[in-house]
Amino acid sequence: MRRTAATTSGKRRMTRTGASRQCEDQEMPAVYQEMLAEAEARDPHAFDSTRQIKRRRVQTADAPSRPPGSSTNDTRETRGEEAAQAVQTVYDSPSSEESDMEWEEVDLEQKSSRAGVLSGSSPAAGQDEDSIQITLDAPTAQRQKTVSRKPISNAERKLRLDIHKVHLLCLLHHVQIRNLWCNDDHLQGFLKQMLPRRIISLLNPPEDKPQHVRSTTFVDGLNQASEIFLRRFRITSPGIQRPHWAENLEAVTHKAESIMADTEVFLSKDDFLEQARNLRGSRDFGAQLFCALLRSAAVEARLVCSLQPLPLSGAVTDRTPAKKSHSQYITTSSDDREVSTDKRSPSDTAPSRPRRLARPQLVPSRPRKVTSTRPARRESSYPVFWVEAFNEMVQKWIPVDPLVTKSLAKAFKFEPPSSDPYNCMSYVVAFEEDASARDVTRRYTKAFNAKTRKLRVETSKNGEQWWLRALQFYEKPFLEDRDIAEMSELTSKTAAEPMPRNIQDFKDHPFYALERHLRRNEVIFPKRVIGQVSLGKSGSKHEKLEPVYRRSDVHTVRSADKWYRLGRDVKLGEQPLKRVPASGPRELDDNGTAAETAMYALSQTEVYTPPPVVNGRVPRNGYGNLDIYVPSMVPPGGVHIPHPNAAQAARILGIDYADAVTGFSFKGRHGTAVFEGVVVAEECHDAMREVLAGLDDQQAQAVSDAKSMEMLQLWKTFLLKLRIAERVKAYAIEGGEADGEVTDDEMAEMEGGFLPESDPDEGGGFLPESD
DNA sequence: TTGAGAAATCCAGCTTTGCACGTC
DNA sequence: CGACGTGCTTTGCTGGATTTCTCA
Repeated sequence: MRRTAATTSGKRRMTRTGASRQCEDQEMPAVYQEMLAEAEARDPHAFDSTRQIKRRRVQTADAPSRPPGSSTNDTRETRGEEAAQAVQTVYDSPSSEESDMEWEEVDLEQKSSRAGVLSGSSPAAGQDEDSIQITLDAPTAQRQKTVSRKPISNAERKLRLDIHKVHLLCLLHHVQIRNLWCNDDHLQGFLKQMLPRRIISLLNPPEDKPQHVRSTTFVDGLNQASEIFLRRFRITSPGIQRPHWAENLEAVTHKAESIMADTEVFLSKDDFLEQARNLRGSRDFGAQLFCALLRSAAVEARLVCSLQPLPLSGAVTDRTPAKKSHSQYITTSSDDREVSTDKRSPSDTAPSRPRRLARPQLVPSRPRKVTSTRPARRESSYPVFWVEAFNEMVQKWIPVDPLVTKSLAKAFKFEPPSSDPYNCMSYVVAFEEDASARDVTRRYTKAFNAKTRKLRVETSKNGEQWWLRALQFYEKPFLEDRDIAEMSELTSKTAAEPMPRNIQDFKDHPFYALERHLRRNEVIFPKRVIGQVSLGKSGSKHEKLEPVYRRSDVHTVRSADKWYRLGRDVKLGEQPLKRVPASGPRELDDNGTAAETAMYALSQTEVYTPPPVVNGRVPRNGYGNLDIYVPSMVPPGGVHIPHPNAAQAARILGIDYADAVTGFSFKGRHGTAVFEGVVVAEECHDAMREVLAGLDDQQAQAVSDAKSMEMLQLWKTFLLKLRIAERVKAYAIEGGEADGEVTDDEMAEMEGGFLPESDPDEGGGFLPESD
């Protein structure tokens, strides 16, 4: 049998190595033995052909399930299973050739023989199992790798963006509420007792002193107020923390539970005020009280919050492992096969899993639960809430954080490193006493353009508008000088941001661009190098310098065809800025070079002017119609009438017209032109309008006529039926008593039986006969 | 520890002026 | 026999984005 296979299915055989052909019988066992020995888990020459790859894949896929079978302690069962699997394998490969069938048989036999070898030759079944399980590691590891690499789907990405936005809005409102609570008179009155009169006077320096003296006095006052507050306020519960995406509902609930276990919740202003009297709570609460404290001393104070919304993307690291471990445990207990999966998983996935689990998602929650007795929970060493006090003397807002960083006027101390699992700075919003708010992120971030911006909605489509609109709600009715000054300060700070020193920060950077990040349809022109970025370790032999360009010199380019679709024409004599390999079937020219498409920038094009309408003659393209992709493509002296009856009207008028192609539909394999009305000479516009009105009237009339006809038909049917019924009734009376009884009873039924038949369709068939 | 680069994977965008066949 | 209507080849392919892993 095997021999036959070898000779007949020559093709298949060819692909195999000669050696493998010779020892076909022993091949499988040999391979398996090798595998068992864990020497060459995936011996390449064992299955070496393109076709075989398919088969191998099947087998490897099956493989993991097989060893578990053997681990059921029943070798006979194992064999049966293998046989079944062999058949499967067979089934898979024959798709290509019939001779494969023979092949399969070979396979089968080999496998069963191998099974025999396994059960017979291997002395200890347990050993066998072990070794088999080990061999399986390789494929499984691969499979799991692929699974874990699965990127999030587009739908989920959209969902995340939406949730991110909603979360932002909620957080904004949350801070606003707290900000307004800080204005409470009772609260301020209570807090004010904390401040000695001396400090209050420091915070409000006399106006007759020189400016710089007043300024230092004010700062001194802030300093002392912070110290006092720090001494009085006790941090007893956690504040807001950076959130992460959870994989499933279970994780969410779990997390929610653990958060709610020790989080401070103020359901109302009264709660808030009451807790304020204790002077204890979260660091966030502390910052809010400090804000109220400063306001009580007539200091203009802003409540500042680094909003912690759910991130736009990422966090897959702490999602997949959780899921995987979960599912694995389930399968483990459920089925023999998975037993091996289970045994396997500790060996190869476990090392990485705990590490991942220890990442953001679970760590904050687990310890929280466990440590409910001991408040050793971890929190970021950077605040989420702090205060900005307005130094009138220098017209500047001074950041003050009495509790966490214990800093004053040190804006650079607030940004946590991106690796901080508990705090991420992406939006910093400052709320003033008058309930207005401003985005002051730029004051606190070191690399807004290069890094922070990528965490914000600005990276999404129309994200910038969205954020501006969201903040518009909190905008002041009119801006004061100091607001303008602050805005320009923030802008200039961003503009002064140094050039990134690594490649990835250049990606999507608003000011700089690298050639390597250009899209297919982008080009840098003119090529003005404005800097260099070093690749590789500085000083190492691999170090290379890559030129940096302005983002404003990056242009979108299109092919002449594409520009034509937009109603633009490449100017005469313009040379393409770029050439890209043509899309579609990759065919080589006679020269052996792939076809290329020339690309032009917007500035190289002008609005396309079609040939004009002359003497009522409308110009046409090669297809006998006219391209009107944009309104500007209507020829001079012509007019586009996008009416479905326009062609008919033009024919009635006997004037020249051209069908207008406005686009293409791609329902079929080939795009088909979409026609929308016609183009006629301008002078015929009025006539066309009249004719079209007439046609519309006619159409309306026709519709109404059809309706009347339908009504009349219905009446006709109805009358006819009445007549039939009458006739039948007459027969019944003539026919005597018995008939009469029947008639009365069955009349209804008869009619009942008639009616469905005479319903719309069939009634039509019935009537002509009766006529 | 950080970042560059490779690999794996999915998705969006591009395609861009029919045709065969059946019925009336 | 011709006009007309309907349904299907539906394609793929590729670039870009994202994520993870490895290595320097």
